[in-house]
Amino acid sequence: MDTNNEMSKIQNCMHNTGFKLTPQRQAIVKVLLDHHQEHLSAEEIYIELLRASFSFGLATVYRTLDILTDLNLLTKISFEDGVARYDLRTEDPNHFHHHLVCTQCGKTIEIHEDLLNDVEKLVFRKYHFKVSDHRLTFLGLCKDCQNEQLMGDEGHQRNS
Amino acid sequence: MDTNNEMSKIQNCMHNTGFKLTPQRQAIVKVLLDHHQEHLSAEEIYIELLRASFSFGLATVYRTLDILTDLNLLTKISFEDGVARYDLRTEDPNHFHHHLVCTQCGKTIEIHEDLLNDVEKLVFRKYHFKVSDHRLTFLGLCKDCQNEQLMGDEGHQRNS
DNA sequence: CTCTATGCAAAGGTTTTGCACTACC
DNA sequence: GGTAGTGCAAAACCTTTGCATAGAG
Repeated sequence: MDTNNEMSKIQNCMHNTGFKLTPQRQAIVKVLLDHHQEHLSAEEIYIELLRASFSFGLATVYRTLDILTDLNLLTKISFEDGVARYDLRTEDPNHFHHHLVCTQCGKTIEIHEDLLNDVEKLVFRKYHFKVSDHRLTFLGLCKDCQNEQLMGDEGHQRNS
Repeated sequence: MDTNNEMSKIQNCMHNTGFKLTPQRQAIVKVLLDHHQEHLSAEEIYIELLRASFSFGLATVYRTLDILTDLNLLTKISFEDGVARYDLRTEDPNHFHHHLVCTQCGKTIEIHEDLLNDVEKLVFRKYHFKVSDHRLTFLGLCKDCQNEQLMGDEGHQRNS
């Protein structure tokens, strides 16, 4: 991914909509870009910022994330653990991705292909609902945990 | 849906696993059954209970919901509004359902067919991830809001 | 009768808000 | 320089927990 390009795209978007480009906001966007594969929570972003030796308020992080979400540059997603996580909406808007969450070890795998084109067509035909975005999460067992389960059930699980 | 049958199924399951069948728990299960199409939050369940003139603690509601979730009788789902919602897992375990959330009027439509059988097979073949459950939410425009948008953009939206 | 479940209130964790201060444009 | 943005701390949420009491089995 072209980080610089994405960066200016986001900055332009903020600028055009009348938001100021403060160092804090730039730093937050940078963290989001640097970790665009993970799904950081506000707290995790905040910690990254402190590590990069910025002096920050957590409130600023939340406020900036809200702005980016309003501008449709960011997507707020919730798994079932009670913390909101955030995903940059870079690249083309059709490049969706989905999550595989392992119920054993808690690992989240992200898959980068759109599995739902056909399903969305069906939803439109059948329910006349015009899909603009989706959230798809599979829960189950990842490869490693399946292997561990096969190799012997007596003890050595890497579970939480 | 056969409410009485589901009720005894759930009660049996709780009983068999050593949980006591208190009036509170029965009342909570009843509310879940009566509203099995909606996705009530703990607070909403609590309000229903008060309305039915029970005197309750909210903590009991949370505790019971946790138990039912642990017993796999209930599924905890999170949309993006920061409250956990709950869905009874009645019927056969293959009978999944998905949500269509309208971004205009906020309405949630539930569709009761499994659209993902093929997708899950693919996920297993390609990622060796063994799916046991999924969460699928489509965001977009519902039929009504599409019509309103067509009929004229100057004003009369039923938006929130 | 015992041991689990309840209700209350207090604590915990995440997110939002009020307000004085700062700094971008 | 004026206005929007920041940081801090307090408040507002949702959820969990501790503890004394009540009640199911």
